[in-house]
Amino acid sequence: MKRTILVFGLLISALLVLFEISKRTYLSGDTSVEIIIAVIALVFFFIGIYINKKSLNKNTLIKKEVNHKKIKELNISNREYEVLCEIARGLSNQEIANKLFVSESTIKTHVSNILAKLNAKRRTQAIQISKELQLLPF
Amino acid sequence: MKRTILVFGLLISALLVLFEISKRTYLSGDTSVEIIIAVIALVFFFIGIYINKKSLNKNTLIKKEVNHKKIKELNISNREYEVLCEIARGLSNQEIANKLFVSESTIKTHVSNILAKLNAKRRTQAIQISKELQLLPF
DNA sequence: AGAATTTTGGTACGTTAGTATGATTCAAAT
DNA sequence: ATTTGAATCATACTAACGTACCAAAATTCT
Repeated sequence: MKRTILVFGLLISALLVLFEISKRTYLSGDTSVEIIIAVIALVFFFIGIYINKKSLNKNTLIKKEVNHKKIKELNISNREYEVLCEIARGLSNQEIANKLFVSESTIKTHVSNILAKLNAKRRTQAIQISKELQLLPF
Repeated sequence: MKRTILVFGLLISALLVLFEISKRTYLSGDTSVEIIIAVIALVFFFIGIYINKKSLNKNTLIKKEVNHKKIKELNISNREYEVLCEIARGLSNQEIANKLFVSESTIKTHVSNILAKLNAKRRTQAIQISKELQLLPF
């Protein structure tokens, strides 16, 4: 937090200095307006990129978009998708069964089908694959 | 792709127009340099944010920053961290063992330690937890 | 050099995950 | 009405995972 304030302070100071320099340079007639404007534009362009990156890094609460087309393409049913999400949340088959009010056998069947459809050998691989295909909302 | 080109074309045209306007406005003496520069700066600032957002959305190959402090806090050793990454990539213990040229027993020991340190009951839960704590570079 | 830590590996045991197969129910489509 | 697909559940078996406990090298720190 304190570092953030420091960085912003330095940034603003640097910009003010830059403004002053550009104004004087312009008044002395050495450079054209275009170049000054270009410099300003570039600087702010990168500031925009930087700030955006920082804010995106910190807010991990970005709801990622789910690739519904892919889910249908892979013939993953509604129930199977629910189970897939719980797998990705790190639950065991028994825990998923409790959460969805069905037996563990049912979950096992679903898991088997999911693995086959995702072409995965393990549930951890299924997680990795479904993240890659953006099947999960997190 | 085509849309990208179109958007960029329009953007550049708009900017050129903006430059012209600002130059004429300045020459006519109505506004001060400061205001023009401020407008330019703001515009490019938001362009930076926009472009960055777009590129981040499409390129899922964003290298996320790893929370090294947390890793040390949890007393996770170098080797354990390597194993953790492979777990998150969906590999089995045997596959990790092959990849790191050690026996499966060794990997099992590492995995057990990792689970204890992350306070996880399963490897899938370990994946979820380490993503939450931003321990992984992906 | 000596101590502490990491990395490595093993055995033995228990738990969880995954496969194969078959069967029932139910709703929606033909 | 019959077929189709999804969801449910069971049994039996195999494979993978995880724990506990121990111990020897290899590294790093002091």
